[in-house]
Amino acid sequence: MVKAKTGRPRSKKSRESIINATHDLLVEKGVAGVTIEAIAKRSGVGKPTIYRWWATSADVVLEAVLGQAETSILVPTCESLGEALRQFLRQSMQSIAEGGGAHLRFLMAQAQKDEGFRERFRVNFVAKRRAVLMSIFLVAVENGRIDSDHNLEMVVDMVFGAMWYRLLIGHAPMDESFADELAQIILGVVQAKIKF
Amino acid sequence: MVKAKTGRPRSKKSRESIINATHDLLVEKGVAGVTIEAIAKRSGVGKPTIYRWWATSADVVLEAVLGQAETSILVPTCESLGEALRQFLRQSMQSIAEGGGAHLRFLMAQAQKDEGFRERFRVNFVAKRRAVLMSIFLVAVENGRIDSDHNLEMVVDMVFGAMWYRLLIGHAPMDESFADELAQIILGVVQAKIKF
Amino acid sequence: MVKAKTGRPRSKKSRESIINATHDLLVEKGVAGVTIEAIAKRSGVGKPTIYRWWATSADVVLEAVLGQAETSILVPTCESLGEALRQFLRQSMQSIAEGGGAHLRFLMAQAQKDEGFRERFRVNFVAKRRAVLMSIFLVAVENGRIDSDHNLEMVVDMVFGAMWYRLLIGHAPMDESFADELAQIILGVVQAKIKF
Amino acid sequence: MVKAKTGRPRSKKSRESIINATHDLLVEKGVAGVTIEAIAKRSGVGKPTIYRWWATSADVVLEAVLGQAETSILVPTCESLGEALRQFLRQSMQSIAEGGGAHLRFLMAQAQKDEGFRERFRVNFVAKRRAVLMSIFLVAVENGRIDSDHNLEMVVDMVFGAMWYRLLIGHAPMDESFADELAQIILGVVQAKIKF
DNA sequence: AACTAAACGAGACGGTACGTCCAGTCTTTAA
DNA sequence: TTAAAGACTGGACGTACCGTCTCGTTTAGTT
Repeated sequence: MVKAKTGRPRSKKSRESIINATHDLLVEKGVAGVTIEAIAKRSGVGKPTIYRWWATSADVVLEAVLGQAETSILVPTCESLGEALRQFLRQSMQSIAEGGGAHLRFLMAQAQKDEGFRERFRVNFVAKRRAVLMSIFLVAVENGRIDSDHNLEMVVDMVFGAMWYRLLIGHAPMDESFADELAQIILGVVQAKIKF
Repeated sequence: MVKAKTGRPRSKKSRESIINATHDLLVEKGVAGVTIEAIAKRSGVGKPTIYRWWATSADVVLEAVLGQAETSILVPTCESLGEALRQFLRQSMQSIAEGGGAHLRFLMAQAQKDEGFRERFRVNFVAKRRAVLMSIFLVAVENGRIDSDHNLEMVVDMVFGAMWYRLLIGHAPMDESFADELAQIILGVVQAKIKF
Repeated sequence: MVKAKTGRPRSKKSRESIINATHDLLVEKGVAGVTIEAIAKRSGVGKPTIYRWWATSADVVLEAVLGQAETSILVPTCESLGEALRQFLRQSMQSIAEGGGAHLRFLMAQAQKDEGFRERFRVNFVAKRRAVLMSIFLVAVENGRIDSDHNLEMVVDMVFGAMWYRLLIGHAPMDESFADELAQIILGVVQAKIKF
Repeated sequence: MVKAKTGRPRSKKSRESIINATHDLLVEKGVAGVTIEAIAKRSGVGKPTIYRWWATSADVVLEAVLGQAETSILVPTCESLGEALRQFLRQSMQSIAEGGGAHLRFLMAQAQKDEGFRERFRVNFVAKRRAVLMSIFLVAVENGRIDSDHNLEMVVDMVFGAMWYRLLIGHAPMDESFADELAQIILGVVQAKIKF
């Protein structure tokens, strides 16, 4: 039994203008400039329209980020682990640098204030990104290039941790050389003979 | 030439009750429960008294954390690098687990919304913690236990990054085994013959 | 082209409870007890709702007074000038004595602190009251009972001046005998043969 | 038994600078600009020094006004009642016009908010001014120029009422012609054969 | 000349109210 | 019959003053 499709359909224009307004606000005003009020005003939409479709402003940002990520993030398919790592990290850095990282900083900040969103953020964003990186390692394990008894979860924490830490603290640039050096170190870790 | 000391002196009692109320609110209500209004009400202090001494609620939390850290954080003085690392990380985990987790999560969240506070947070907290860890590595370099041509800044990023990442995302526990494994991997990195 | 009428309409209940709360506060607490904060608390309304419709607390009081005046103040329609005057003044005294005294004293006090409100007070309240009294005189002029070359504006100033002065200073009661004597004197003034 | 006179005597300089600062604030900033905080800052005096000698800011203004009045207000000593009235009213208008009337408007406004001050205002200022005007009438009664059975209190109310009303509402100028016309009408009232 | 006690400036204190922003909900009209 | 949009209640914001307090510092009159 399918739900009866009736009533006024959801406006695609509203959805888009909400997402766009949110993106613009993040870029122009920064993390503190994103409020439901401001999104509604800029997108020319009523606040209830936003609340009908998203639980919090962070969920709007999350959807914006996921929509962009879908088109831009792809699993590297190189034969070499080092090359794949480097490519993945460079790609990550670049996508952050383009949007200024404001999106991700906003998401992480909201995840601290709202337990429910933290869960959604973890499942819909963080976990997917971890899966991509993990798959790179697992391919290498399958190919016998690295041993299977490494604690890969920990390695993944270190990779994403280093990136998030730089992004959130802002004490050092997120550039290609950072990506390359990080890839190099991680490569050393997983290829080490000495297990951990 | 010293500034003339005149006027009613600052009340130590007020300062303490503000810090304590802030701490209690964080522990009881979590990150979203810390507002100037709530701090004032719970500590029995007027709002202007808080604003007189701190720019934002995050600065109150920062002072609370720094005050606690001063007494609890000490540079490990072991002869072994591995032991020092393990001790430092265990200590860090423990202080977070004891209830400091909400404090740090709050600080990091606010640092994203307020550029000015981000700077103060970086200088007064992050930089000091980095310096402690860095000093552990530098002792090892002096003693010839590890080579000096490692990119230690990057290693420090990886250590703190992994910890912050776990704390902020909450996908895995912050326990002793995490501390020990992280210490182990980092030890492998800095002792590796293959430079990076 | 009329503006589209959409969205939730203004709540009559809120408007009324704001007006009533303001009235009650004036009667119970007096002039110093009327604050936006108190009105909001007593009427069970958010402060922004008050600010949305009124610029200051004095404007709320003004609206309360005007609403009451509309129903109670009517132009006397006696054939005799003396009777009309007496009736008008008695009516005015009575409406003040009934509890309106605090309202008017509040309005006059605020008019001194706020130039903008002073203007609104003058146009919306004072001018209308003056017009009523003036119309009484003008009817008498038309009927040939008093000469047209009196400075009636000055006479109006004296009538309202005497009343306001007693109300604001509080050195003597505002009762019927005051109304009657004032009417008597004014009658003598405008009926005098000696012009001024 | 007199209290022992010891300790530092009251500073005349402070008293003067407080009075002056209050006067200046009234003239420059208007009625809304007079606060204890502002007076203290401008006069370079501590707030407690003000509170030690005056109950409210209105009392400071009252003292300033009384001080000025003492030197400027004098009972007219003309033989003619009309001349005395005209002189008194002109003098009053002028003294108001010079100070902008802000002082009196401030006093009247505060008298509405503070019952205690209203009493002090009535006794120390209003009553004295009334006495001056009344004495002018009483001289005329003694000289047989006007009958003694007029309700002179009411006449006094009308004179001061008209002036205060113009000052507080601000609907018409307070100039010499106002003084002269008012004097003329009042003269007619008290010299009328028809008693009231 | 030293003592004493009150007045002084400075400024922090607990508070109240301000006027604003934003959150999230409710109610009406438009599509 | 759902979407859209404006008004709603309500909470926190950061600020201005209030009137009180606690300091260390004058400053005259008394010992």
